[in-house]
Amino acid sequence: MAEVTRTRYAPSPTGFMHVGNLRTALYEYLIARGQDGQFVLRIEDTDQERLVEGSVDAIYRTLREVGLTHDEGPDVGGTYGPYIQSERLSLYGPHAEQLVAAGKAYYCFCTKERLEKMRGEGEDAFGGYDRHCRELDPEEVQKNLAAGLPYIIRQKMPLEGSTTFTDAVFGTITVENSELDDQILLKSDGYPTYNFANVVDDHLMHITHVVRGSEYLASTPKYNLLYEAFGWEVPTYVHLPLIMGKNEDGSVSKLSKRHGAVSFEDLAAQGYLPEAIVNYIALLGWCPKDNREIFSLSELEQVFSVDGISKSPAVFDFEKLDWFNAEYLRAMSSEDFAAQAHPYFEGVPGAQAYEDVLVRILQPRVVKLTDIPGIIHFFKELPDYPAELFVNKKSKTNLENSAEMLDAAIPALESLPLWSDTAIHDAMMNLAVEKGVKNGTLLWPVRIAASGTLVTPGGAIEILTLLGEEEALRRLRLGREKLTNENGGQTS
RNA sequence: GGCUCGUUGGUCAAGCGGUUAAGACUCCGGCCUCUCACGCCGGCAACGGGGGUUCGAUUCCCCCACGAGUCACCA
Repeated sequence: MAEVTRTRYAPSPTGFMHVGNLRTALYEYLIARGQDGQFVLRIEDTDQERLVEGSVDAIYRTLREVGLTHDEGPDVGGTYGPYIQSERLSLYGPHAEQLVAAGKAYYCFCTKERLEKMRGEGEDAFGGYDRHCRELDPEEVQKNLAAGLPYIIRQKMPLEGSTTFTDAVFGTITVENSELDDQILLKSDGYPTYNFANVVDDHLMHITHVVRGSEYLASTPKYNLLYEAFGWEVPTYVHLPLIMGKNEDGSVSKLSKRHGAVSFEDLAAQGYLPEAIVNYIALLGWCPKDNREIFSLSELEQVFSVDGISKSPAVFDFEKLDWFNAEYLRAMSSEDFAAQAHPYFEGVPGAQAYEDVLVRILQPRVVKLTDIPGIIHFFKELPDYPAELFVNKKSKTNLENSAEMLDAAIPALESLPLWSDTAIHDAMMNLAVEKGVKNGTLLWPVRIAASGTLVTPGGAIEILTLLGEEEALRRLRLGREKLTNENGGQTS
């Protein structure tokens, strides 16, 4: 059978793009691309009450930013459109009526109040529909219809037996039909339910692989019974393990807003790169044959396969995401890094003249670009620091020799013909030799005076370079003064 | 509560009857080094429990425990 693989991403526009949805879209895209198939975008906006303004745009934007291009969709068209369910409304009614005519579905006039009462309350809200209208007298149905009573259409589920299906990930699953409710196909407002529209559209759009979260596993038999009622071919199911979030109390549950930043936009706003996000979530629930970890999207297209998808839920781990992001940042060319980081260099004295130095010290230590302002703040402003910072055992520095080193370093730097990192470097190295001390003994106090900070990105020489001659020397003299005051006013 | 699914280190996970049970993140050492970081080297840490099947179970079967999902005129 030379059937073309077709997958679809079918989000409902009710907010930003959750990473769980993004991963589903990613896998759908990869399955399609891996088999020269097509990836379709369909907007499922059948719930008029939950629509959120702008969320369709957010979906387009996110897909574009991560590189998941769809072959068909509301914005690009295609032969099976329209691709927005609210524009396909005329399709669902007749399909539902068709099942009624075939005796596989029926009109239900039960009120919401009656249904709610049946369902129960609180802990016991599990009551299903009692099938009150399933065998209504045809005459009564006509009478109700004529009277204009609001109605919904429900599917008649088999009362006995069981339904079995095979999932590409979870294997064979069987559910007793008696567990299945007579599901609603058409709501009283004339809109289809998700389940119904989903099945009708997937069939009409020739979707071959239905990829979705495992929360749908238990309800899949209902879908199959629908396909069966229509006499349609059942698609291949690929259910994905859930992405979990860690709760305050240490327990885990399906990742949601209360776990913090979980939409693509949230993560991007926090400074995570789209490529890093995609790479990380690709590995949440899927593992390649060779255990490799770093993949570009096009590499994923080559190696992704359904049999590497795992069944158990995966906990979203920000620490691992951090690592991926840092890896991507480090792997960039220094030009790309500079371009991306540039906006964050605001306020660093030598940023214009010595951007290469800044990039060199930042690129290996930045986890997220948004970390940059905090890391380089001391360049903009010398912090008020205690003289004790000059004391360092490993560098063999103390208050006395630090003063001595600064006394030697300041004139050496003052006499430099050119303020550049190599010039400063050579001068300092020579000076250390001249003074007969190890590099650290000289450079530790210089770095402390220049930065006022115990731990800094980059070393003394880089910091001096970036500060520029005037500011660098000002800070060194300030540091020297601090040491004088600390030593009870005695000058050497 | 019924049903469905799951259970290898703190996290992601490899494994698909015989292994010293990989690897990655985190954490901890060491090296490198002007601090930190990067990099390199090394280390801590796991098969939920009980029955079977088998010469042999992390791997297959059953039971239990635990976890998750789901039971809407939401998707």
